[in-house]
Amino acid sequence: MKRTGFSEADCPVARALDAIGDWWSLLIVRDAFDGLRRFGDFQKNLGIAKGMLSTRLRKLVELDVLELVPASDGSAYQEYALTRRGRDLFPVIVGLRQWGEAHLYARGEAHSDLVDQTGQPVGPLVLPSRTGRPLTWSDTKVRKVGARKR
Amino acid sequence: MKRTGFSEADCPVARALDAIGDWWSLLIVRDAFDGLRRFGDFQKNLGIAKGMLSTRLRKLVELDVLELVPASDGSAYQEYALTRRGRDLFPVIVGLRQWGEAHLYARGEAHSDLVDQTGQPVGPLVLPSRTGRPLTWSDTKVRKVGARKR
DNA sequence: GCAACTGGTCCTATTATAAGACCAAAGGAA
DNA sequence: TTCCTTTGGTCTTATAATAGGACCAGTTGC
Repeated sequence: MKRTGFSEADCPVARALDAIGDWWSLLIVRDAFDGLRRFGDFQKNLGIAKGMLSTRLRKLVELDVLELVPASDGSAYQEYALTRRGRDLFPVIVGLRQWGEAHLYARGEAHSDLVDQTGQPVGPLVLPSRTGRPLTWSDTKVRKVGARKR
Repeated sequence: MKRTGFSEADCPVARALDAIGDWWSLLIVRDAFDGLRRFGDFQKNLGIAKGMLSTRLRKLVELDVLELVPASDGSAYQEYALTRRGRDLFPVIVGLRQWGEAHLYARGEAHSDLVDQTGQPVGPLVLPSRTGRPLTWSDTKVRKVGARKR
């Protein structure tokens, strides 16, 4: 009765969710994008139990989403920094953010906002075709691969 | 000791994950994008326990991500169809897919693939500024909102 | 030198998930 | 019409994950 796993799935969505689709990992990554780097900072900001955080951080380091680096303030402590693989999660976080903004807030309700360096709100994510034309859901399909299911 | 909730969060990422960030919801939505609509189809394709699926589908309908519609084959059964809100999750699914493809498969390992109607693979998601310039993580920041935390 | 801070580990109570038995309504074949 | 199968669930039970907090060693600040 182990929790169902998808680390062997043919579908990259399933494999991605298997890796980072738990209750905390993406929130930790979001905080990392916001500049948080220390164990205590994540713990305070998320209100997560320390044991949980410890487990999650260890897994994220294992996955090479975060890495341990010497603390930037010169102390003997270490910090958790986003790797290339972690930074590549940016579109996922932005996608969740934009969906949440659009559908989960009452009109006028306050929420944090993603802006560029001039302070302008960013536009919606775009999925381009090879030729640069923007695609929506109905313009695409999944090309199945042979062999085993799930 | 209830599972921590974020339905009141100021951060849209947290609120989105609170709604659909569990182990199954996004996989169900992915299957819905792939054309699955019936209880039994989801159950067979995901290998999920029926009780779990029942709970998840009920929640997704409550959230207005899916809706119950009369079966398209004219039978007395019902089907689960994506709503507008559900279709708006497309970029999130694509983001997960592209991250998974890029980082979770060995070179040459088989995986399913997202293509446009001509069969061409799609390009990577792009986050444009208001003026259309593509933005990366380091070009953006989160504008915090006042008041309460989490 | 000592108190407080940091970054954990470990234990316990509670909640969620997995697996499958069970069931009622609908559909299909004879 | 009758009986069997399919569909779409519910319910129960065992196991796994999470929340909360006690505890602890090494580091830092005073």
